[in-house]
Amino acid sequence: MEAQHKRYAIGEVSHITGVSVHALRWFEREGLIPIEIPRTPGGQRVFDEDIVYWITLCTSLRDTGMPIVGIKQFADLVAAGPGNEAARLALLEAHEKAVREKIASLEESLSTIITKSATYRAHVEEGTARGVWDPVALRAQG
Amino acid sequence: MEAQHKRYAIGEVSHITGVSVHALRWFEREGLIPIEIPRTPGGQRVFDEDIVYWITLCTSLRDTGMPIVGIKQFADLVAAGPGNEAARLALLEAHEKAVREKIASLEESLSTIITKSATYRAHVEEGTARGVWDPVALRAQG
DNA sequence: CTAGGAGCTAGAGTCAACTCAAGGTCAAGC
DNA sequence: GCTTGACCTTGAGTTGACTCTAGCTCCTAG
Repeated sequence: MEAQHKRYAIGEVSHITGVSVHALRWFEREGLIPIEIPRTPGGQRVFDEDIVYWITLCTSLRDTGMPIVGIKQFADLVAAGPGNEAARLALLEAHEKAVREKIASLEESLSTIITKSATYRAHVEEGTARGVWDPVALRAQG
Repeated sequence: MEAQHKRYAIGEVSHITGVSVHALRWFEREGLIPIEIPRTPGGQRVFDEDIVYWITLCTSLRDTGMPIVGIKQFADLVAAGPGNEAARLALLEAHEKAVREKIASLEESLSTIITKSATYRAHVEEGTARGVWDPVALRAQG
């Protein structure tokens, strides 16, 4: 009893991963997929679960702000075969750090925005105008 | 005793806000600044603390992913003068929600990445290979 | 066996958000 | 009053990441 590996056409993979068909082909052209995607005799791509998982991982990297060249570096390490796992780990850990920093920075920017909207909320709910930006007043100052 | 308002040249504003001089001029051209920036008789821009604060707020919005057109909408409301504070508040609150969702989504993607790097860490530290991607094995499957 | 939706390639086009270039002008210190 | 670094405008160029086009071929359901 051999393990059956499910195969997917590009449209299915697009549906599963949320990556457009065009983008999937472009990912391959750019070297983001560490193996050559197998083809049918007619030339159509055949994806398996491992490639789909890889693409999912790529989208996590991409969605967290890793540039395509960064993903390509990772793909190149994987394509080079076993032996460089420490380098792959270093790359992922560096990115993890970058993502945590990005989240922290988003939270900081968010608090600036919250401060401002609190001012507006006070104005709208209570009718006060303190701290609310008024371009006319500003022009008068200038 | 009148309040003194500090004035800044564009280079200082760039230094304070981290926005390049080119970008500051471009912000103005795109209508992101709700007032006309005052000029010296010679035509050079003179920024005051309110404009600097506005630019800071803009960068918080931009850094949290608000597109320039969104910031322009906000600037247009402010430029229209008092009376539309509820609309400004709605815009900010919608963006706050979007940022919180973005943070949540980043955290989800981060956990996918952490799962993968944990696999590599186990491999690197313990010498196991379970779950580690190997393009040769994949090719053999194909 | 055929219709038509899904796939194929190579290369051009798009979009946001700057960034730079050319060819000047302004202003603060010596 | 001159030098020099900062500033000015308009418009073109860049970058990253797709997205679309043209003109095909494939393949599966009826």
